Amino acid sequence: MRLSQSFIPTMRQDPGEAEVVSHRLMLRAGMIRKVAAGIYSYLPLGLRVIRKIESIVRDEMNRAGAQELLLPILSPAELWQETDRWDFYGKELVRLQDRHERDFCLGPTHEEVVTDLFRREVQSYRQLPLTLYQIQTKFRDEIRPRFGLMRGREFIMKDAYSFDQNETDAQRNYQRMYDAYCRIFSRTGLNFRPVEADTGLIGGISSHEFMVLANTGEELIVFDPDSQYAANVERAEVVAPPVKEPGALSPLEKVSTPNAKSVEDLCALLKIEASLVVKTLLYHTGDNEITAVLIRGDHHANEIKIQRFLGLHDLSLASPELVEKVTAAPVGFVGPVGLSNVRILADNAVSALANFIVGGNETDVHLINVNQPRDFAIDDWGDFRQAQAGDPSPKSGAPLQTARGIEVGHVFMLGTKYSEKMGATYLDSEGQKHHAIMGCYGIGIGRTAAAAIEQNHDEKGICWPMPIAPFQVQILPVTSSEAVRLASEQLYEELNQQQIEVLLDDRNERGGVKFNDADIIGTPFHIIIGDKGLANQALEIKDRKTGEKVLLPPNQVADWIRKAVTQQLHMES
RNA sequence: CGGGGCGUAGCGCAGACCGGUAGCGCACCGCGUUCGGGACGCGGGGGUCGGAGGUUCAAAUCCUCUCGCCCCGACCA
Repeated sequence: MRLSQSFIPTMRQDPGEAEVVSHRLMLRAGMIRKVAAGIYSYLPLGLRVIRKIESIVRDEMNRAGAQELLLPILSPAELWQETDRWDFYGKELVRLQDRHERDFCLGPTHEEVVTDLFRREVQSYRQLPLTLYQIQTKFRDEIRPRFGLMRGREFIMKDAYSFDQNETDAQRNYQRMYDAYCRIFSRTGLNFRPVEADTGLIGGISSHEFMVLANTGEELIVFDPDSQYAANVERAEVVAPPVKEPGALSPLEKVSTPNAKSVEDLCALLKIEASLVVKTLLYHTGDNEITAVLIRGDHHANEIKIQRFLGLHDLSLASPELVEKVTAAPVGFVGPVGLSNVRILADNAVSALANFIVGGNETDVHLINVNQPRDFAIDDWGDFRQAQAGDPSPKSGAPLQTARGIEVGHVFMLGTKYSEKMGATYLDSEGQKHHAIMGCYGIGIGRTAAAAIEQNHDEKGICWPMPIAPFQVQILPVTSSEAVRLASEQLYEELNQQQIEVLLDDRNERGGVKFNDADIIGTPFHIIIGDKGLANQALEIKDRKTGEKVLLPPNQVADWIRKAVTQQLHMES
């Protein structure tokens, strides 16, 4: 492709609208342009990257035995009402009506639509297992779209759905997809990690997320370097501490703590460690009903775990008004002692504490030397906090480490959640009816591109891994002589003939402009052609990522490039 | 939705407090000189100042209301 004839509008300056690296570089490299918040046009360069990722995904899906199809983006409300997700999905579902005022939505995911297809077309165990996938634009009216393609309201996703006869087959299918995902992200050249995850709105039994490791990632994961264990902090199990021998219990005391509304304030005031404090979080769990959750002061509550324990799918902290109404104490001074008519849950870590500190249920008062069950009773114990660095690994006991990641893929074992609600059944060899066991598997295509940039860039621009680079080589004629032009054209021809994806910067620009644009775009190899090099019979090949330079006679360049490109294409796979 | 910020030429910004009819850099068009890391000279084009209403002789500037966008928190590929 010739740059002079390409629509690759690079930007000299950083756009004001983008702060995150991948977003900024995608705009600057002329890959994408914004149409509205969270909605982007893919320009030719961006689309080339998207297509490359898609083709790796397609290849591995096919290899894993999945079949590609294409479901509609628009789907009728009735299907969503069958599974209750019409209501459950809430505002994130983009809804619209047709001219007859019938309700529709733009698909945010397609469990309902495939399950409907399945129940109409599949009757026999002989038709199983079945795995279907598609690569399609999805719509989710995100609360806050951000970071360019990282979290859009409209985005391209690969979604796959598996149907099996029994747990064993389903588990095997799940594993096949898991393995395919590992190959996909290895092949794209990304540094990633599969982690145990929460199932969220999709629901189901078990799930793993595929995280691209990057400091800018929105997700926090914990992992154990000694075993394979890794999990999203939302999900990570915290092992209960060993039971502690009760030591000498000091008598309960009231202390004055003016304005100490937070654990921090309190620790500063009393000159104590946060691990000696127990905070009492009050959650709104019903009409005028609150549930107290006790968490050690230096720990973070994990609302997903609490939610799951309580069997709720929505959880929020009680409003200050409700807190005062129920406990008679203002927010900041709530404690479990004397708290009546409130269910009290406590995180396991609290069981190892003695003589701790809690709110006094009175303005500017805390209680010290508190002990349970002496001073108050706990209704239920459980794992209610977020795992953090240093916690023992549930697998090996070794201290966990934390890392940030970008979630690019997610696999779920759904079980019969959808097949039961929608009546997706098959007959076994005995003529017995069973619900199909399902799995679903997503990959954010645009997000993978963004994650690749987060992981592969420097101060000058993108450094694409070869398998997903929009072009493999860029030719930069840096002086304007006829000899340079001819040599560039000749090499361009030669590389094209060898099926190398080459971008020729034949614009009438000075060398500096071309160098900078090539660096932003991030083509893995740059071939620099100038009068000086021609005179010495030595063209310069620069590796974008390492900056290493190779000097070669013009007639050896094409061959060298072909070998280098081939090698980098296969290195990761 | 809560908190913070921003809408002025294609992009990045100034002008606003203190009303007087819009400016800078880059980009763009023409000619010439240049040409290995974002050249230079001369000439040129381009803006209902996000929108609506109000105050005023006069509004980018003051007031009210709106719309859009970005960043921080609760959702997710």
